[in-house]
Amino acid sequence: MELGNTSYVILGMLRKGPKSGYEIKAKADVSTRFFWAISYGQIYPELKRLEQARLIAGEADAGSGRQRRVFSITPLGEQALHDWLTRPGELHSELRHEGVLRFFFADALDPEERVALLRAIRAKHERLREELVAIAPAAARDEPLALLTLETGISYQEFFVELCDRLERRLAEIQTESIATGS
Amino acid sequence: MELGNTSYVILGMLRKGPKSGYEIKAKADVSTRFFWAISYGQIYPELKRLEQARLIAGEADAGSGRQRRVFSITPLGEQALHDWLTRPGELHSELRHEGVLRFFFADALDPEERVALLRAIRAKHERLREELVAIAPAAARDEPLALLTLETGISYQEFFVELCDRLERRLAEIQTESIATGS
DNA sequence: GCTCACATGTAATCCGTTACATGATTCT
DNA sequence: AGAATCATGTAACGGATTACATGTGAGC
Repeated sequence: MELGNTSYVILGMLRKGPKSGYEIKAKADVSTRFFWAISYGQIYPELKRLEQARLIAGEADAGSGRQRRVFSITPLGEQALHDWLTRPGELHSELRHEGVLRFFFADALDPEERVALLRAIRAKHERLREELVAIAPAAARDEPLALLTLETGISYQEFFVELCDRLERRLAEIQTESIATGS
Repeated sequence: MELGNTSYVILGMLRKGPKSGYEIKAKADVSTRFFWAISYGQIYPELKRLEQARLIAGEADAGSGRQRRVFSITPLGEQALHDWLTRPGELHSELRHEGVLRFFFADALDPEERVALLRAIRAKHERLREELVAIAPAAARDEPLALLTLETGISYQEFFVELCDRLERRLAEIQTESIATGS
């Protein structure tokens, strides 16, 4: 059976302990979401597939009052996860960033509009940064790598915040130059 | 008609001068690709749609020996582009990064494997960085914003390179600590 | 009693890539 | 003559989101 990276998110989450589909989503939303988002529309069908492939095993949770299915990773699943983690070859990565895209075409804007765009991009990443900082205390109780990855996410947002500041300064420089030379 | 960000890539490219679908792809491959990739499978159908909506106008290129259609942006298209560039509200952005994802689950790896993973991520971004640096001379001849965006792309790759270096050091620290405490 | 969070699922749809098909022109 | 590049297009497929549908249990 073919597994995509999204399958490994599920497998990886279950390796940290048995969980329901709902819990997987909740955990992903405060961790992997920032570099690999997943949705219910993928999770539930994928849990079914992984169970059929014997990589995970589900059982009705009798303990809690709620009617839910809790899945655990099997030794076969652990193997599959480890194979993926050590698989050589291309590491897929892609970015889709409307802010940077707009900025690329921002010569169609006048200077004030350009600055407004940069400020909007900055605000967005500032907000995401706050979100991650708010999550940090919960992550700190978990494994050290989860915390390290979270810090990575924070640095990532800060990169964009600082980038916007830098670009705004650069734009100002370019403008004063062109006024000075009268072009 | 509904336009997606990909439509605006085409519109934005045509604003810099008339182009064929093939040329749009070529330009995008050395500029927007790093934050908004597009493929032929989108370009040609989209050119048709944009023409029907009178945002662009295509004409057979008689001048060159080749049989190709060259598209120009219309005033209506310029308007649509400007509206998009200044539209308030959420700026969509998403990252899918298999390297960081694997690292998040790397507690299933032993220390050497972890380092190998970081090195692989590092190598990838180092390579992308080189690619962008190679493009720079061509971009420098274009508009200043294109160059600024390219520099952004270079900084972005450098962020990941430095991140991997930092993470490798942090991992080493964590390990020596746990040896010292004997846990 | 009501509301919120827990919980599971599917169908429609969107967006995008990949692979394929085809052919002309330019360069060596 | 042959290879590389220019050039246009479509069909199949894959991955993911969104919206919808439905219901239960816990806490106020």
